[in-house]
Parts: sequence; C-alpha cells; structure tokens
Amino acid sequence: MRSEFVPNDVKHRPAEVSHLSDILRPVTKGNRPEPSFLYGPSGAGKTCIARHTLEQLQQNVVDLNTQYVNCWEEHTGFQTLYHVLDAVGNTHDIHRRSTPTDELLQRLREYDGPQYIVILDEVDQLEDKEILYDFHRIQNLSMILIANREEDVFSDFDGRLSSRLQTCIRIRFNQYDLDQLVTILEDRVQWGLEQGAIETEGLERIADHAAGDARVAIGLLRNAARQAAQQQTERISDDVIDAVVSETKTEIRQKTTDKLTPHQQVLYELITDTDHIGGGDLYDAYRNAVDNAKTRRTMRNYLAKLQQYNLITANGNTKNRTYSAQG
DNA sequence: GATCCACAGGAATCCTCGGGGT
DNA sequence: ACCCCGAGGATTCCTGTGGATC
Repeated sequence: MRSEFVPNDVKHRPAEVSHLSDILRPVTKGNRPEPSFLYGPSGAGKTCIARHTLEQLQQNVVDLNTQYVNCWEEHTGFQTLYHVLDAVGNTHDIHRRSTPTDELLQRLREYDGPQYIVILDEVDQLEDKEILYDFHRIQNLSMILIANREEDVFSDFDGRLSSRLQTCIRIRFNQYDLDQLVTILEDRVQWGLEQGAIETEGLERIADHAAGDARVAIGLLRNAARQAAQQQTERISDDVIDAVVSETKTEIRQKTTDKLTPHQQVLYELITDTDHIGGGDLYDAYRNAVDNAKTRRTMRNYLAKLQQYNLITANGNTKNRTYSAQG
C-alpha cells in the first residue's frame, strides 16, 4: 500500500509505457538511447512508469546499469553527480567532501562499462542544470528526466544547453481520470486488503477526492483502511473516507514542508496564516518570529524556493507583489 | 516628467564545515 | 597540531522596475 510500490502490471498507461520502451530499445543492442523527458502533474505515474520500464528492461538486457536519483533530495549538482557515479562504482574513496566536482565528472567520463540509464526525478529542483549537459556528453550514459512542467527545466537554459538536449524526446502525462484511478486502487485492494472491504462505489469516492492524483488516491485508501481497522469495522464506509481526506492531504503536504529548513517553515506558516502579505510586512513578521533572522536577501531566496516547490504563489511584480499560500 | 522609494533578483564575496595533507 | 581546500549557504553589493509624489 505504500506509494513507492510498483505494481507488476502497469496497465493504466499502456501508451506511455510502450513509448518509453521504444525510446530505450537501442540498449538491447548495446546502443545508446536518446534522452527522454517525462512531464505532467504530480501523481500522474511518471516515476512509477519510468522505474517499471527500466526494471522490465533490466530483465531482458544482461548488461545494463541503472540508477534512480531524486534531484529534490540531491539538489546540488555535486550530490546528483555523486549518486550517478555511485551506481557504477568508483565512489568508495570519495566519501570526503574535498573531492572537487571536476574529478567526479572526470571519473564519469572515463566510464566505459555497459549502457547506463539514469532516472533523474524532479529534475526541475536541480540547482545546477549545467550538469545535465555534462551527463549528455558521457558515452554510454542516457537519461530519463522527470518534472512537472516542461518550462521549469528547459526555459532557463542557455542556448547551448537547450540545443544540445533538444533531441530529448518528450512524453506528456495527463492526469488520471476517475476510471483509471479506480483501476489503480482496485489493484492495491487486491494486494493489500481483505476481499469485500471496499466496493467500487467507495473507490470512486476516493478517486473523486483525489482529483486525478494517484498518490493522493493511494494515500486516502491507506488511511481509510487503517482507520477502519482501528474502529474494527470490516468495511470502509463513506464516512471513514470523508474523515481521512483532510488528514491525508496535510500528510502529503507535510512531506514537502519537512524538507524545508526551520526558517523556511516559519516563512511558510506566516504566509499560510494570512491570505496576502507583502514582502516588507513579511520580513518584519519573520524577524519577530525567530531568533537570528536571516537577511532580507536570504528571505527572498527562500521565497523563491517555496515558489519552486509550489507551496506559495507570488502575485504581481516588484513593489506591489504579495505572497499567498497555494492549494 | 524628474525624483524617490520599496522591492526583486543577479553576481561577487564571505563564512563555515568537514576532511586531507604536512 | 596546524594549515589548506572545496562545496554550499548566507551576505553584501548592485542594478532594474514600477508606483507614488511633487
């Protein structure tokens, strides 16, 4: 029931799966595939499809290295590079920080093993996107890039970078519709719940709350099941489902805010407490709220980060800009 | 329309941390 | 024990922008 669980049969996205498989097919002959870019809203199955396709591929191709890197967790170029290098060895002696980025890159350039496919998830969170250009030039290395919005990754590239990665094949993921979500949930029910614990109507109710986001849908099902178990009822009723909706949504939001620093969390809370707040007022409030407040400039950097994470939105520009919570 | 102000955000610089070499 | 190095964060410095005021 965990959201990372990859079902054996990904039947909900046949077109996307086969498209991605086609792109990756050259590795079966030892050739290098073109880089690909999966984009679309969260909970649309991008990560799931990428991992699944790669796993399938690995069963058919003897010589294949793969790696999954979440660029949110490894958001600097150095960290991402480290993890990419890690999967093909060569990192045992660089646990130290004092190894320069260039040396890691050099080792990767010297890589001459079998074809190597890297999934770079949430690549829009990668701070140093230049590194993608470096990856692209590594022989036998190909990338599957994943992000929510196309422009977050490709807009701020300089010309060189975007032209080099223009061959990148883009696959768009749309939100799941109600029926697809129900199918996904049925799958989980079969693996994780007693028969008859929940009927199709209940799943539809969950899918409706989830609004196209599979991660939310699965979270709802999980929490509803747990709640029902606590109440020692055998069926998951509509009331139970409705009761866990807000809990589940804050839980998912919590996962995002947990990754913020304490100062960033304070800022986020200040913004959620008001419906609109300007930069000056916000800084005053922030200074009152914490000891050792950072500078204004740093706060602006934090705000930019919160925007990137889609936690807040900025309205208007320069002087009259206000910030408000999103979602 | 000239000037001032409040703010955004880019670039350069400073600071800190952890680890290696001597 | 000491110094040095590199990464990454924070700060300082700076330029640009749009609204307000005269």
